[in-house]
Amino acid sequence: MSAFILSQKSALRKITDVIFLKKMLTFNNVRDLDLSQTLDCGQCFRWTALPDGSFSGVAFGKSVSVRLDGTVLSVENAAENERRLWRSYFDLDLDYGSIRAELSALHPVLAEAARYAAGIRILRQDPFEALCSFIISQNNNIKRIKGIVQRLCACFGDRLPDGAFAFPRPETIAALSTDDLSPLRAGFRARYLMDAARKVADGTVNPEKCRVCDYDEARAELMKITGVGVKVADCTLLFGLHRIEAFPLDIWMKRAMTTLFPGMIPADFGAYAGIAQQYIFHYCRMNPNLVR
DNA sequence: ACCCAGGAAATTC
DNA sequence: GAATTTCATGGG
Repeated sequence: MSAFILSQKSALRKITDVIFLKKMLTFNNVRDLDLSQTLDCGQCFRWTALPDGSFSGVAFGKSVSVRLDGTVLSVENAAENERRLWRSYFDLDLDYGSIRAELSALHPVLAEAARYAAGIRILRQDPFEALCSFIISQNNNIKRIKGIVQRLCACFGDRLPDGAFAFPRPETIAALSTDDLSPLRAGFRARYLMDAARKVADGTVNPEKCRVCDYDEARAELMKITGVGVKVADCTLLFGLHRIEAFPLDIWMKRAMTTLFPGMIPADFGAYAGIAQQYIFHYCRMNPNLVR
């Protein structure tokens, strides 16, 4: 019954979109995607759910809203020349269905987590945004991380035509003083953010290099930054540089490893360990009784 | 008042 | 070198 109402609303929206010539990109035959799971699973911090099930947010300086009707993904307010960008952002060229099957064969609990979190995809975010987001994440909770990131963008990001804000460029932050960051209420992380911005801006740290070099080398590159340890480096590599072999071990994952996967190590999860990690992380966070 | 949050640096032993 | 403490801030 609700399927009928949904299709009515969807049809009406298409008509109004045409009448008002709304800029919109659509991607057909999109599988293995759940926007809520993907955009609200703690890998990104700039999307907000709207009452109609769509999400609005900013990525790479583009403010859009996205919705999924069946297997049709729409990106509203996106121009045709952004097709490659959004296809890449949502990682639409990777076959998550077969990866999920492959991972599920490794361990029965992983199979259960993968089934539960089947709509998660690893986004290809901007590396500097991912770096800053996960610096902010340390000893912090997801709700407050979002608040600090939001204030960071509102204070120092470029204003976009619709009033939203881009994520600040490293040069912009690097030109400030640490005291200028006090409105963020980021606490001890402010000087870490400053060090990251300065080292990226002046080339001391080159995130792009981390796309191709050996994993340990990529980690070491990011860990030149004060406030970036193994875990923040792993998250930056996974969510900002799409190194999907990364397996970040935060407090949740450490508990999950001891209680659900005793005797296993990150390397046991193979080339797609990062995807397994997100399945497990989301599964545990939604079912905290499993690891406590 | 106390504890915890997608940790890492600083200090101590 | 390994274990413990400290670092801001906000919510439960």
